Amino acid sequence: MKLLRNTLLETFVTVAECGGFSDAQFALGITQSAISIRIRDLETSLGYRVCERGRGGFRLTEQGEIAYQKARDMLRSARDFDAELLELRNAVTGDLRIGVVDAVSSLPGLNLAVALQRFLQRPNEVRLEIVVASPIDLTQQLISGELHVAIAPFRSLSPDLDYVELCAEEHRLYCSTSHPLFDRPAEDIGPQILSQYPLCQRTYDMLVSPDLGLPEPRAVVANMEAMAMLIETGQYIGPLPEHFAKPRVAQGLFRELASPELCWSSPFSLATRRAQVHRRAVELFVQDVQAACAAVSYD
Amino acid sequence: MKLLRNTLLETFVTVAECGGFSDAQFALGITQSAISIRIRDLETSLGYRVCERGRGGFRLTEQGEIAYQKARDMLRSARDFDAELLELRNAVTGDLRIGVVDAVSSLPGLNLAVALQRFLQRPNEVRLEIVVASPIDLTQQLISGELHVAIAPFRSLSPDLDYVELCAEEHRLYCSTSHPLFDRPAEDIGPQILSQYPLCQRTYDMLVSPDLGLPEPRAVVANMEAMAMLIETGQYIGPLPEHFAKPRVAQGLFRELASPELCWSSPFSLATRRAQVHRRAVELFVQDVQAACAAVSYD
DNA sequence: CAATTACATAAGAAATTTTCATGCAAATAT
DNA sequence: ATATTTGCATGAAAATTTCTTATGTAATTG
Repeated sequence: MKLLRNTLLETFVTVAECGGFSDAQFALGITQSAISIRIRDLETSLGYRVCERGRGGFRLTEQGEIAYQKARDMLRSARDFDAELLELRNAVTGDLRIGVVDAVSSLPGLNLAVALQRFLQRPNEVRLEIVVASPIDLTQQLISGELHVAIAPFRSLSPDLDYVELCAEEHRLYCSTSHPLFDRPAEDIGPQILSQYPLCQRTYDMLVSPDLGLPEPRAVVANMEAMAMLIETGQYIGPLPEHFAKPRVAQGLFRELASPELCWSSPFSLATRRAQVHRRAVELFVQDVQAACAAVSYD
Repeated sequence: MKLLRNTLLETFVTVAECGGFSDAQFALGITQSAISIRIRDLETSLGYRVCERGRGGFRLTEQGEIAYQKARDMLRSARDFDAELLELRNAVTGDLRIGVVDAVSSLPGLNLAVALQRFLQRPNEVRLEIVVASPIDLTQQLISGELHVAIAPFRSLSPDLDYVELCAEEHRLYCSTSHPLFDRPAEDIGPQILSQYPLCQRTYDMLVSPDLGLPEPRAVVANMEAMAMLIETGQYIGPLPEHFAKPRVAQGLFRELASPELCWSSPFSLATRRAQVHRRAVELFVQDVQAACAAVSYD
């Protein structure tokens, strides 16, 4: 159940994350004195102090900070290594670290909940981990091995990754009730009018529709909720996925500023690190996501 | 002194390499029965048998074969990881795995012996490992982490590697005493004449001078000694580094078929995996190689 | 200034790992 | 065919390692 891995390093990482020995007791399931000894042994073999501790407070030393990051990364790949060996007995096990962009849960065409359900119904011993981040961060984390799969509208494709297109996400521009444009008749709405109002944009990939000559964005966000909040202020117009804005539109809070030039969609893909074979868990999850997408498109 | 690493895996790898438990006793420094227990424990936690053994002979199982390769790779990176943490205390330690092409020892302009001497004179606890392979293999091994640095005439550059040019290697075409061309006057030698004789070429990068319209090579080799042997038969003409052929020319065994079109040189570079920072040992060795090259060029 | 918190340390207890002795089965020698 | 040797497995005792308990110390807090 744990082939690679090393108690000293695991202790160190846990201690660093707990911010001290006493909290780490519970995380590690051993006594404080055992932790004290382990850290002492680690420091002895490393030849330097990894953390300052005591009643005065806890903090990693300069070297400890670097060691911590390296150790954390190494333990992660050690776990993946374990899983690789264990999966040779045809088990499905190990970590499955999934990354997605935010506001993905309501995206029609990608039923992630169903995909997860399918996956979890298989016999497996997998430990799931789901993180939310921007496409750019997700790409980085895939390459570094922090993630196994990621689902996002990837704008720039990395040569180190493999992509499978899943579905498309429809985008529109929106404003809120308190915005001057809210009550303007639909025929008035066009690029020229829009360009006179402050625009809120996404940081990560400038997902607004192909060059509308819209003004420099006055605000940028990395999250759909945050985008919605800024639009809600009435100070900004901003792009949102249609599925995400829908409830607010239905409530009469938002208005879609839809002229033909302001409708666009971005393709959602699933990305994995380029490799001959993936871990069984990864392989199966990818299948399940694709199956879930296919099921949706038949509806 | 060993942070990551795991006794079970190390035992397994050593046993696999020794081809049995009894030989591995000496390699591991423990008794045969301890090995037996360790392998049993490993198999218990993996859930499958890694090797068939007994008086009937030793061999890895199908799963064991895969596990062995993964484990070997993993232990290698575990050692590198150890070295990274240890080098935070300003030590120079760990493995330094160097790859070169063959016949590099006599290359003027690259005094590898001096570079190694410089490196070894520094205070360090490094374990050296030097392998000889073709530029293509070296590139692969750098990318996979099997090697830390490689020195070779790299023809195609990988985006995953960093290159530093060191010096150039002069090449000429040669034939031996028993070859029909050996006694032809120098003014007869030209591409037209040469193209009538079988040519021996290198497998790895077709290092012969830029397109001479020479005939399809009749023999290929991946090693300078082998090239020299084939030329020595008198059946082939073939390219060799000038410095390598020199002793044989001096002995009157080879003749240089040197017309202006048949002189060319290939740049020798040092390659490392692209990374922000390298291990201290790697960094220092690269410096030493460059210093050794610079020293030569002042002579 | 007492109480508390966070860690260090010593000694014994517990758990793990190794060795030693021996057993067994297959291959080889007689 | 039988004996011997080789390669590994196993049980029990020994050795080593690791943990817990109990206690100590220093810095902070009330």
